[in-house]
Amino acid sequence: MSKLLEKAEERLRDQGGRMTNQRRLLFSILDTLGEHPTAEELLLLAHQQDPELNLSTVYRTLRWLESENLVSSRVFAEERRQERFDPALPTEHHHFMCTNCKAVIEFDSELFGVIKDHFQDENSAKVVTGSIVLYGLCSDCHHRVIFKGSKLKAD
Amino acid sequence: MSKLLEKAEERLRDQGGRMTNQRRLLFSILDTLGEHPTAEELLLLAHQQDPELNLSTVYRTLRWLESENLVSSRVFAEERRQERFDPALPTEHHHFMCTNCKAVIEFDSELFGVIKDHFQDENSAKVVTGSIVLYGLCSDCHHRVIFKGSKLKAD
DNA sequence: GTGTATGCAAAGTTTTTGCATTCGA
DNA sequence: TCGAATGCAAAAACTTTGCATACAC
Repeated sequence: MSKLLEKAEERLRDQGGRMTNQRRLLFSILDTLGEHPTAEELLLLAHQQDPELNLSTVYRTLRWLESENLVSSRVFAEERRQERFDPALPTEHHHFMCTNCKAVIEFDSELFGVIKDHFQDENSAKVVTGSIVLYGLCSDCHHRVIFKGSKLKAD
Repeated sequence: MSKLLEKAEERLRDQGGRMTNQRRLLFSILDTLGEHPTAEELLLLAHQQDPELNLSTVYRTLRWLESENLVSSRVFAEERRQERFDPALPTEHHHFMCTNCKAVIEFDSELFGVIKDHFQDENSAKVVTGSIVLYGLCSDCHHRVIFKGSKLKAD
């Protein structure tokens, strides 16, 4: 546990950066949160412990983590086009987002490598990275729809 | 050819909408352009023929096309997080973006269906849509790097 | 003590909206 | 004619930045 906090601490030490209370708080939230928060959502969570913490600190911290490859960001197909930050240490993985409740589920795929290789071969290109995004209804929302019968929309 | 222009014309007729010069121009650019322009890029192209055309008209037209499922939008991992609009009629397809020259290449994958099914089964979820995005160097940029020997960055 | 990080406010970017005017059917 | 679409300007939504202050080392 506390992988990100530890890693970040180490990186800070190496670069002569400083471990502030704000950073420690943000790191630990990201560490234990099994989600993909927007900057705003992260601020909200942080405010439970430090109501003074500022949005720009959140962004600066996230950008630093990004530059250290400890966090990555992506924009899902949501109404609000905010970046969502993924604290999973950079192992290759993919995402499913429930279009109803916005939950994000991560998953792995052995076939992804095959797809990359295939594209490379066909296009004599060099694929470096990439990922899959799926949209649909998560288990909960899907079953809620079924039980409600003919309703088109889960709630 | 002119698939999008025709389709859009039909939809407009059905809804009592109007085929203006601005719309005709934008439709035909999207129709023949084999790319994924941002709203701004589309405006620039349109300005070659109608310098009066306004950015809000571009957005309004793109949003209408989106609502008609004649265009879709996505945000790639670029410095500027602008939406890019994909005029491909809604057949399932995927994207590769060259991180050097920003070219977008579309591709199909038979394995994608397998991945979706697999995710559905494992999570008892309902997958509705989704896609793959790959990043790397396109053929041209890749080979330019090779020929330049040890240089890390293609230009 | 010194220089890094923070908070705040202002600015930057991208997209949307209100409204008077224009224009297609 | 008359209602839908446009242009313009202003606002909204999201993110970044400058600067004075605070604080970690």
